[in-house]
Amino acid sequence: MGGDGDRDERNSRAPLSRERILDAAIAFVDAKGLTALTMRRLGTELGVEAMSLYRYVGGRDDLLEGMVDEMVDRLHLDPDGVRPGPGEGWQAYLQWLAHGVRGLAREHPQVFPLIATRHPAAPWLRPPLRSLRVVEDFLSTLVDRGFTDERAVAAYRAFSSFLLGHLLLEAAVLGSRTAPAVELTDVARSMPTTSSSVDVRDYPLLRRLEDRLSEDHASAEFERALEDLLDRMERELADDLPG
Amino acid sequence: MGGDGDRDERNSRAPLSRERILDAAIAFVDAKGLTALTMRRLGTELGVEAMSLYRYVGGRDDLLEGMVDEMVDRLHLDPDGVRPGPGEGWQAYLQWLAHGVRGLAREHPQVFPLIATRHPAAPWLRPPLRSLRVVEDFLSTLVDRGFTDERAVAAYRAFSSFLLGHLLLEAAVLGSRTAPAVELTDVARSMPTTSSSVDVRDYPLLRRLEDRLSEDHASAEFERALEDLLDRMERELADDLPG
DNA sequence: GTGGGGACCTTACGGCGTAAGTGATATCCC
DNA sequence: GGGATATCACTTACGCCGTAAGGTCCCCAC
Repeated sequence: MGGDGDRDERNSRAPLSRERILDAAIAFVDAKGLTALTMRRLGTELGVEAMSLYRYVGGRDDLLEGMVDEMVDRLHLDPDGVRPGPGEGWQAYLQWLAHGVRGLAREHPQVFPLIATRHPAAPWLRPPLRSLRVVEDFLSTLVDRGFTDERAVAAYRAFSSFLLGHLLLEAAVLGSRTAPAVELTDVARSMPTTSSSVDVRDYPLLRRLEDRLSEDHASAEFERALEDLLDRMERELADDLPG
Repeated sequence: MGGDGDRDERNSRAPLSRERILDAAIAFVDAKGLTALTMRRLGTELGVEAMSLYRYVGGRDDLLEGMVDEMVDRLHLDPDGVRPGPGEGWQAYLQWLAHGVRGLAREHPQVFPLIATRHPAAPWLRPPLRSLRVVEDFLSTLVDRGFTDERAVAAYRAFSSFLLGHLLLEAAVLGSRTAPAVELTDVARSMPTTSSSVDVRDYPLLRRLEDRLSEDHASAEFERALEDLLDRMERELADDLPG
C-alpha cells in the first residue's frame, strides 16, 4: 500500500499550538455560541482529534481560562487607539481603558459572559479586569496621578462594577442577535410548562413602552454613564485635598 | 419474594411537583454549585429517577429557567420589608427593590449568575429584573410618580445595569467562598500550562495594596452607589420640569 | 372487578470530558 | 548512516451526561 500518497493529506498542517487553539476557540464561540464549544468539535475545526488538544490546554476548563486570559491581555496591545501617556491625566486613561474593554465585549459578545462570570484566580481580581497586569497598571496609573491608595482601590471597584453591568447587558443583546441557538423544538418544548399563557395585555405599560424599550442607545448611555462616573471620582478626589 | 415489604421504602413520598423540584434544585445549587447540578443527581436528591423529573420540567434548560423565574418572582412577596405604598415616592420604591434583589444575590450567590447571564425571553427584559411582572411594576411605579415614559425607560436601564454590575461581583465573592469546587488536582493540572511562573513581585502595587483590595466593603459601597444613582435620576428628573 | 390513566421506572442512544497507551516522524549523538 | 530519543498526533476505552421511548404499577370511577 503506497506509503507515499498520504504525505499532505490535510493541508491545514500548521503545527498546532496553544495560541492557535485559543484563537480557534474564540472564533468558534463567536460563530456558534458557548454551549456549542466541545473539545471534539474544536478538534475537528482544527483538523485534529480532540485528545490532541490536551497536550496544550490541560482540559476544557483551562481552555476557557486561556480564552479569557488571551482576550483580556489584548487590552494592553492597542484597544482602539493609542494608550494615553503620563501627561494626559487619569480621566483619559480610564476613558481609554473603558473603551478598550467595551471593544472586547462588542467584538466577542458570546465570549464576554465568560470573562464576566468565571471565578477569578484571586477574589479581588474583579471581572472584567481579571489580569494581574491590567489591574497593576490601573492602580499604578491612578496612584501616579495623585490618587491615595484608598481612592485608587475604591476607583478600581467602582470602575469594574460599572463596566461589568453595562457591558454584560450590551453583550447579551448582541450575543442573542448573533447566535439564535434556540431551535424551534426547544421553544415548543419549553412552552407547555411555562405557566399557562403569558398575555401581553396583562402588562399595559409594557405594551405602551415596548417600542421605546427596544430602542438601542447603548453607545450614548455608556458614554453618559462613564462621564458621570468620572465626574463622581473627580469630586471625591477633590474632597481629599483641601480638607 | 414478599411483595409487602416495600410499601414505604422511601419515606420521602411527598408527591413531586414542579415547585418541589425547583426548590430542590435551588437548594442543591446553593450547596454544591451550578456545575454539580445534573438531572440524575437532582433526581437522587428527591428520591426519584432522573426521567421522572421530565413530567414536570421539560428538560434541563427549562429547569434552569424555572429556577430563575421562581427566584425573581419572590421579589413581589416581601423582599426584606414592606413594599412602599403609593404615598412614599419613587426613591423609596427603588431602594426597596434594590435591596430585594441584593437579598436574592446574597442568599443564593451560586444561582445569581444564572439570573444575570441567561438570555432573557425578550431582549428588553434586562437581567437581573427579568420578569414581565417586575418590569411592569417598575415602570408603572415611576410613571405614576411623575416620570415621563422616556425617563422611566432610561431609569430602568440605568437601574438594571447598576444592580447587575454590583451584585454579580458581590455574588461571585460569596459564591467562591461557599463552593470551593476546585479540587486540588484541578489546580495542579491547570498550573503547568499557565505561563511559567506568576510572580507577585512583578506587581509591586498589587503587593502593597493586596490587603486593602481584600477588604470587604460591599454593603457600604452598594448603599453609596445606589444613593448616587438615585441622586443622578433626581437631578435629571428635575431638568424636565422647569425647562 | 375492571379498565383507564397518571406517576414513576427501565432501557437505550449518542455525545461529552478525559485517562491511558500506541504509533509515526523529526532530531540528535555516535 | 543508524539507532536512541523526544515530540506530536491518534486510538481506544470509561463513566457520566441529557433525554427519547416504552413499560409497570397503583388508584379510583364505574
